[in-house]
Amino acid sequence: MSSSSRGKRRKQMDKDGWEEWGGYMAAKIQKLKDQVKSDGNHGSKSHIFKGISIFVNGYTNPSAADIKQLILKHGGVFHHYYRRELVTHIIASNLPNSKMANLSDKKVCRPNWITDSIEAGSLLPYQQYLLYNTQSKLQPGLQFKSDPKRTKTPEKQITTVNGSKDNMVMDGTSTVLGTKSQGSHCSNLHMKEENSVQDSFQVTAQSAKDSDRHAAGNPEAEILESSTSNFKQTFRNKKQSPKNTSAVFRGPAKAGDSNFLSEFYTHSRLHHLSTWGAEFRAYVNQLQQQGNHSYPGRDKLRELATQRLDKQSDLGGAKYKSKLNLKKTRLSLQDGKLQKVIMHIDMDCFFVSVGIRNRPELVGKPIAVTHSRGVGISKDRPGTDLAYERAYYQNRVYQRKNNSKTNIQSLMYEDELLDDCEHQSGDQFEKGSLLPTEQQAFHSMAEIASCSYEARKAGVHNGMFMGTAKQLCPDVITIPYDFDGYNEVSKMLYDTVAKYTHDIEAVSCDEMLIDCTDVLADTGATPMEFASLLRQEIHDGTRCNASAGLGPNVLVARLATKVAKPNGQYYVSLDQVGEFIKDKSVREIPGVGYSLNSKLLQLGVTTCADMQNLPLNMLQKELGPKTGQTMYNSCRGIDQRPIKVEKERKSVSAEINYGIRFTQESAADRFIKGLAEEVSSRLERAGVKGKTITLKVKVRKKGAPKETAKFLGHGVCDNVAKSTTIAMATDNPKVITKEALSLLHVLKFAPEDFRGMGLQISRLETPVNDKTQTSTPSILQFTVIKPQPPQATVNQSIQKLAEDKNEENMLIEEKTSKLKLTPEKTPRSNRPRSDTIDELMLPSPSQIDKVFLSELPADIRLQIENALKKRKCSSSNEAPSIKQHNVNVESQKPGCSFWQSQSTTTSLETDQSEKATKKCAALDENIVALPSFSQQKLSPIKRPPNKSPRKSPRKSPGKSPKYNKKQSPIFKVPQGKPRDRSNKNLSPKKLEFCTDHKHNEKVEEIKGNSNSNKQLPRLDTYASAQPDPVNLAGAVTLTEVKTLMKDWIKSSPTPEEEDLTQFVQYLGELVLDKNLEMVDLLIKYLYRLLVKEQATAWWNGAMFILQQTQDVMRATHAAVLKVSESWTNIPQQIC
DNA sequence: ATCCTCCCCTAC
DNA sequence: TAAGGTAGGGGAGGAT
Ligand SMILES: Nc1ccn([C@H]2C[C@H](O)[C@@H](COP(=O)(O)OP(=O)(O)OP(=O)(O)O)O2)c(=O)n1
Ligand SMILES: [Mg+2]
Ligand SMILES: [Mg+2]
Repeated sequence: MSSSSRGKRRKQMDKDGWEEWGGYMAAKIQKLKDQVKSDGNHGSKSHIFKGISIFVNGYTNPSAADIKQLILKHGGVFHHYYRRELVTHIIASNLPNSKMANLSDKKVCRPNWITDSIEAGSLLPYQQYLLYNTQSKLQPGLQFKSDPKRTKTPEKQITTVNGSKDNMVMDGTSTVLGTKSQGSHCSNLHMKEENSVQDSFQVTAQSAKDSDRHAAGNPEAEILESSTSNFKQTFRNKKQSPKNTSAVFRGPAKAGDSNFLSEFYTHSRLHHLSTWGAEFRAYVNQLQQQGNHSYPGRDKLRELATQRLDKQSDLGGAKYKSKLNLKKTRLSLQDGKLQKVIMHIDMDCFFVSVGIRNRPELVGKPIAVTHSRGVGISKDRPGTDLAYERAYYQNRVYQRKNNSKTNIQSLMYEDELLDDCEHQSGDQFEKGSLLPTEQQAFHSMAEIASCSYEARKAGVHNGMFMGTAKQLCPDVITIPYDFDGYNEVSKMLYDTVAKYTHDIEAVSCDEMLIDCTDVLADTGATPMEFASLLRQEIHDGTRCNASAGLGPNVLVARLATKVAKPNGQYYVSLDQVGEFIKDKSVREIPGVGYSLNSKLLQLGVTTCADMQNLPLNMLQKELGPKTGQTMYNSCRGIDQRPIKVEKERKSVSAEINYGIRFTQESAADRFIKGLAEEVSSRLERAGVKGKTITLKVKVRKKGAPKETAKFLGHGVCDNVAKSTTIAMATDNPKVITKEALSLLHVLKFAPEDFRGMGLQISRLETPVNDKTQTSTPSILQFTVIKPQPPQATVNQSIQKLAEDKNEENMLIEEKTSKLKLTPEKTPRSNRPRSDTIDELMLPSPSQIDKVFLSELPADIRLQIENALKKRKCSSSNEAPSIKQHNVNVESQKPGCSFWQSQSTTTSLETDQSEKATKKCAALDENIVALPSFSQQKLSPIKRPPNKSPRKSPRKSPGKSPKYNKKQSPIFKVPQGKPRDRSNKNLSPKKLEFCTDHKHNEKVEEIKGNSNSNKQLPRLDTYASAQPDPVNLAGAVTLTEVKTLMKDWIKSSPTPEEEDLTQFVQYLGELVLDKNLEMVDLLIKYLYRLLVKEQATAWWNGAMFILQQTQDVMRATHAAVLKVSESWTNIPQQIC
């Protein structure tokens, strides 16, 4: 009964390369091809700026990117970095004196020199456009004012929903295409990455390109901006991939090579993406926790706002828009809290932007970042069956009738034929009608990580296969990955924003959400001003464009970003939401992917307006309660999710589903070992240990070709996962390896069928005082850099301490979290959400403003009003069961037979027992505790409303000591070490103690014990010092005991009599303790375990346990436990 | 009802 | 050639 072939949901697969490859997109190709051609070249070149080499400094209008376009188009040279010897003119609207000093001998002109010259059709004398005549500044402060014409914001439109595009100022992006020109039709410029050593596929000639590339990375280039980064170069050299970064020789690594793991990870974009995402979340978390919140950038914003106000009053509101701005400003000043503004910032085609930031000649061209050399030549590899795979994916895409049990394969071939017909007719393939295999020959299946907007016009998108992209856009230029560059730019991005606020949620390395409420209220700036400034500064620092979407909530902000891109910003105010959301496709809602979209389509829903017509109960019935509720709100532009503050980690994993080809089992075993080491080091870095180990494998689907269409890809697979939970949390690679191997071996798949493997560790615990601290703290990298302000406050010291150790010191954590709370700054963010829709939208009672309400669109207003009426204070949602469970668990490390084997080395960890103590009741088993102590249970579980503080659940150490004392007796298991101790049995005393609440102390005592002991023989040891709660080798809570039982039963085919005795004794103590519920639950669990594990040889032992326990019952209660009849059936069931 | 376990789904 | 990772939300269905 083990296997669980569950529902047949289709796998996901949306807009990835497989979709088009499957073929359905093929029909579009030709069309798009034509399209790109037409967009392609136009734009003749002029020579207005011949001989002129410019460098743009700072915030300008038009933006540097636009100026670049203009300059290049008109025969000039554009430098991304200032080089004294090459640059003839500097373009700027404003320059700080400090910079001015460095440029004293240069001609610094205002940007309108460029625009005016173009308009005039010839180069105008620069003298009249000098920014500074000699020394005196012509323009006072900020960029905005410096140029009269430019009152407008920098780039792109700033439209407001109603399309008042008229309001907008200029459209910088439009210039982009202008540069297109003939140049784009060149061949591939892709250069080889230095690392790719692959002997077998040596690429020829790339030396020339390399030099080209290196030249671009001139160190001097960064001179002007480097000073702004907090990240400094210190980090710069940080290694990219996890530990094993050796890697060098060896050809195409295959799983099995010792360095395969690191080789793969150093080239995996998705791995980098994930890793960086985690790092930035940690960084933001740290920013928020550290006491000092100085925001050096805000002065600039204030100045901006002030200037605007002055100007407005001077002009008496003559400027268009001024009224609006005035009003907004006033509101934000007066009721900052009321007007929540969320900004979503995302870098434009991130990998591409970084990749070409030093290669201006590539700007405006269709670019793609990919590992492919662009050729995509691959001979037919024997063993491939493209038709099979193509059909398989098409099947998924189209979601054919359920291919229930019918011969899937034939069905697929049928599809293949159909689709082939469709395609071929479309002639999308340059070679006329190609056979599948032939197509393949010209079809690189390397994925495109990111492509420029020019390429997107042709239909190319991120995740598409290079081969497909080539068909859509033959002129696409590929550039290699530059992981160091991405990381560098990301840091600059985060640093820049952090100068203004720490109310940030890190979404990924190129993207974040900012709660602007506080900054705007503090500075008086408008949302758009803030966005402009940020984007400009980001561009100044990175030479990459960022776009920003702003709105009253996260959902709207994200949707607005899509409108803003590329290189623009877009603000949707609350009263514009209804109109804005109406025509959006539901597929655009974050969280609506392929699957959910398909379900909605079946309900006849395509747009948000469509979905607004469906009642809540219907959505919930069709999609589930939560999802239904979310959709109901989302299609109305309602979204109450606060910016996420920090999430505690629930699992740590490492998996690789590429390049896995084993020929023998030993190779698979070795690979598992490598994964275990990898995941172990990640656990260590994160400062956590876990108890549940899950092995995930991909296995070639029966009937699927042995060689995959994608080189070394996983192809069509079945996913299999198997997990186990051990008694003690671990991060020991040996333990993980051992568990993983045993999981692997029970699966019994042929080694050559594996296509992917992964290990995930969950049920994490944070060791309190981990002495193993030598490990490196993860986040540190970030913090270290930050220069600590002189006034080192206590908090800072604490923080520092935390950095040194792992972030996890309990005390530290407690304190810092408190600090966080105090400043109500992000109040809403931590608030629990209510379940009902209506309630969700409410900002919070205090935030609701009547006047404001009245201005809302009717439907929204209604909802809010209704919600207000109904509002209860329920909460629920929030941390859906923060698993603090086992809190205490860790305690014991029994020294006995079975469990001891689990993790030998782990013994040390246990000492944390102290914490455990505090933990109080484990949530899981509420039952466990004696009635008298029941109160204790409360605390941990229901951590009220704001979970924020509790990052690390388990420890709740903070609690007052006294509190601890009481509890300690109950749960903790002192004996971690006890085993050694002499007395074997549970002493009657224990019982006594348990019953009486007083036992306390002990934390220390416990610790002491732990140290002392060490290994010892059997279970017997458990009891030890006196005041221990009833326990089984240290396990106290239901969960702990269950885990222990499971391990015990799995540890050996037959039970040891001594262990049986110990167990009986334990149950007997429980009986005496009057904890009959626990006894009952354990007996039931024992039964289920035996059935599940098919432990036939344990049946007698189990009966022995039951009978003995019943004897105790009879003696003490004159009654017996009521046991399911199923016990009598065990033998049969097991067999 | 609520919890737990095993996935699928989604995002970058 | 190519580098299809990773963590959390939440639904389905069974246990309690
Ligand atoms: N399937 C994907 C999607 C994204 N990425 C990487 C490359 C992207 O540059 C980066 C950021 O993802 P975005 O979704 O922000 O996409 P871009 O930044 O490339 O483009 P956009 O301008 O739409 O944000 O993540 C990737 O490797 N594979
Ligand atoms: Mg992006
Ligand atoms: Mg992004």
